[in-house]
Amino acid sequence: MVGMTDTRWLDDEEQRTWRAFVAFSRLLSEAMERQLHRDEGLPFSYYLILAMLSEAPGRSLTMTELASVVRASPSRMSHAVNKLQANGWVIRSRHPEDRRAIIASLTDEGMAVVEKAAPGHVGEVRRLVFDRLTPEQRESFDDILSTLLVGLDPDAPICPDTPVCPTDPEPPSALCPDDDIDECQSPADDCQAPPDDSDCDAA
Amino acid sequence: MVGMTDTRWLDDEEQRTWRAFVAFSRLLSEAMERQLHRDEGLPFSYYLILAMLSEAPGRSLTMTELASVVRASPSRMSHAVNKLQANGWVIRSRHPEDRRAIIASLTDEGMAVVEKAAPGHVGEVRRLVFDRLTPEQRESFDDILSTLLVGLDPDAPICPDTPVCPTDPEPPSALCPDDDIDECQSPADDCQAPPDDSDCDAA
DNA sequence: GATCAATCATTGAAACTTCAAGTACGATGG
DNA sequence: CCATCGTACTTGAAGTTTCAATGATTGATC
Repeated sequence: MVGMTDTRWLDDEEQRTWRAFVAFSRLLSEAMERQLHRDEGLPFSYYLILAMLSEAPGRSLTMTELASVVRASPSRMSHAVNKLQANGWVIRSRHPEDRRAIIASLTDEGMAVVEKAAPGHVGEVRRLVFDRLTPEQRESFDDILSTLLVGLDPDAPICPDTPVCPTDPEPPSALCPDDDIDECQSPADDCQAPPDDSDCDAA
Repeated sequence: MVGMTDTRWLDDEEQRTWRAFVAFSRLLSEAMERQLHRDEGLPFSYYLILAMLSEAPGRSLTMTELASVVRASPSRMSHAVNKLQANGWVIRSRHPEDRRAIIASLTDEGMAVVEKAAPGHVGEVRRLVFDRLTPEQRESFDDILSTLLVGLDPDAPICPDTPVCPTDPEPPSALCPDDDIDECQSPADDCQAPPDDSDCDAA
């Protein structure tokens, strides 16, 4: 049997939902891109990289870690970091213990870019999404997304309610820039005793 | 005022939801792209164009209509149709009544491509999305998406069932010709009721 | 210790999208 | 009539992402 002729097509409701999602997804990401590009001349993907770096311990992550956190391919990450480095927002250095690895670190200039861009970005997210949802809807949304993510990202920590770091006094967020992060420009960083990874950013 | 210092940051729950959405959105669209590219060598955007055309009356839409339906920029549509036309899946002809407009029509070859690609695509959507949601979740999802779409797409019919041309006020009787630079193969399928358009190009 | 597979990362070409003009046609108003 | 503006569409260049190929290092095996 070469062809499966018994495709289970979407019923009307499913089709309606699917099309709404496709439309929503495109429109929202375009809105985000537009806002960031207009205000900061930055694509969303690049903002995301800077934001994730800004939250990382020592503002540094391995290229692979970075790719995993923003869910990009290694190639894409490499091209992107080339660009960000050319802008002076990120620097590369070699990992002291694994010489295959490269550590990308956010520079002060890069941090400044994130801090400048964050309010506008968050404002847009709030305006287009959270200001329009009731608390119940938000909760449902989260529930649905968690459910679906499991199927898409086998090895992704949804980190349900597990604190990211056992001793994390304040909500660390790229979206909420914090200025008392210790300046750890040296890529040779501490905190690598345990084999477990230190962060579980779900985005 | 130069700086808004009163940004309303996202709380933990909102941030969690937002990151889950970003992750989900990227992973799902990548999965779709991958499946279509692997099986049909077709980007999702291009599949979407073909699918929308296949449903349109006379398998034809104006470039502007097409752009509106798939929510793409005119430029993008133009480039995309160039490519699709080069593949022989779409042809352009001049609009008989508004000579600014160009009508894009799906060829038989293009229709074949859609019909071949649809089952795999729908299968993926079902596998990654609908098979994982309870009916209640699906309904909530739809509700949330509808809510959010309103804010994103003011002039967009959520189009539950709203065809672009409900009763086709003016059947393009003579799509053809303009002798200029146009070749008018034969998009002149008047066709009001294709055999059975019931196939769902879920997208 | 040499080998082989797997991991980490980069590169260039090709593909797709966006941006900034630019052309052509239609509608409006003097 | 014709000047002007708005709409419909296209194009080329620049930017981003993907794909395929490659180099370098580590870890496991014999």
